[in-house]
Amino acid sequence: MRRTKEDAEKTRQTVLEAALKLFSRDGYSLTTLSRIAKEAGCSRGPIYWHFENKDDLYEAVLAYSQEPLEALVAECSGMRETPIEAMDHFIERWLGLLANDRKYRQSFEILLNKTELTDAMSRTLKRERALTKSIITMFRDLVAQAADQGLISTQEAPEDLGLLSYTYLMGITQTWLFAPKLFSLKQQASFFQRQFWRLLGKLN
Amino acid sequence: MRRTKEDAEKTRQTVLEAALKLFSRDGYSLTTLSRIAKEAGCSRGPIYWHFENKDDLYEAVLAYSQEPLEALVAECSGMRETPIEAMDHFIERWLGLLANDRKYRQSFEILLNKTELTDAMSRTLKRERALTKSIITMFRDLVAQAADQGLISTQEAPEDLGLLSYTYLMGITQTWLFAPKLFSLKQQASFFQRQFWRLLGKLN
DNA sequence: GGCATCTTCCTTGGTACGGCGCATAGGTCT
DNA sequence: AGACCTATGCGCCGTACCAAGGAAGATGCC
Repeated sequence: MRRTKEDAEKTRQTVLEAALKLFSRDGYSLTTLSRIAKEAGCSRGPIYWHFENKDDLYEAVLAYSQEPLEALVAECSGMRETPIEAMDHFIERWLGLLANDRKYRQSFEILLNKTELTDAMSRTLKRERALTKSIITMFRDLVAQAADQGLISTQEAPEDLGLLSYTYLMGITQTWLFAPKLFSLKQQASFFQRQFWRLLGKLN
Repeated sequence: MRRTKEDAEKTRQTVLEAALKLFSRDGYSLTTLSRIAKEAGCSRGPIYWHFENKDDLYEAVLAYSQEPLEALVAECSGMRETPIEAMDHFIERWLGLLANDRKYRQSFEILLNKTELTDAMSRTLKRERALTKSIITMFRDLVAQAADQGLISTQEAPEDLGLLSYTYLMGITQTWLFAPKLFSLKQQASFFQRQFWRLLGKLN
């Protein structure tokens, strides 16, 4: 039997990973705590020790799985060379992570396809909407800078273009996760990136 | 008490409408047959008479709520004046229906935010993916025609641009339904339409 | 350092609850 | 009368959550 703090933390992580796997595959409702426990190789007890209840666990899983995305936003908000490069990096990385990073993909999978966004999910909704806003704001600022520096040609407001950038990415993400066989994300990534710049009117 | 065929059909419709309302508001799992019955002003009996089970009812609700979308696709596939006008009409109508037509909005609401797309939903998934493909195909054909007629300027393949058109619309739809207060769809509709043509490289 | 005590972490039944689906019965139109 | 539609009650099942207990690290005291 385990007792050290490290072991406890390890158990917590195991439960988190197991829950992430099952939530993203089977959805919230169908995933029972028994199944999560079984997948994690423990009983239902530890789950209730580490988390308040099923909702709390779900919230923790989502926060955990979104770490890569939050890191990406922080990275690109903290500026690189030019705003163009920052955005380019963001797009490329977003699509790359989606295709290659399991955790990143699962976080979207859960949120887009495996959750019923009811009032009971208000805590989650609030978090996700805040994240959405932060991404849009990031784009808005980068677009504004790019326009100031004469790197893009457009008459539209940076606010609108920030929103547009986000919807553009989410559309690709949503469509691909909904029907992965519809197209190869890896093959089309550069196409989507190219068209993104067409949308923003990047000058060569 | 009702007995005529019309009355029975009316009951069926009432149940369908009630289920649509509750499914789109509370999600699949939280919505019980009792609640649907209550909303429809009848008991659970009629539901089991008209539908096999809960899944069957769900499927029927989705098919029912997507009638406007399917009509739109049929309308625009059957051509209008020019391919540009056809696509323009499609975009405008998609965004317009989303903002103004309750049934149309609810169908997306259910599918995007209120359903856990698990293996159990395979029937629904199949239907929706077929619908997705039909829309992409429609766009592909219209884009190809427009390119042939020299109405748009692009080096990209019609297949890719068809897919892109779809992801573009879905991104807006998904983002708005996820956070309706993020932006006003009615106000931004013309902006999104304008940018769509920028994406496809429409010539003036 | 060694012992007693506390705290942490986990296991295992048990319970209460609520949903689906069906069976049965009863009404009303043709 | 018979087909069609609707109401109601019950059985079965699965799930979240809780309670009591136990085992071993952590901690305080001498």
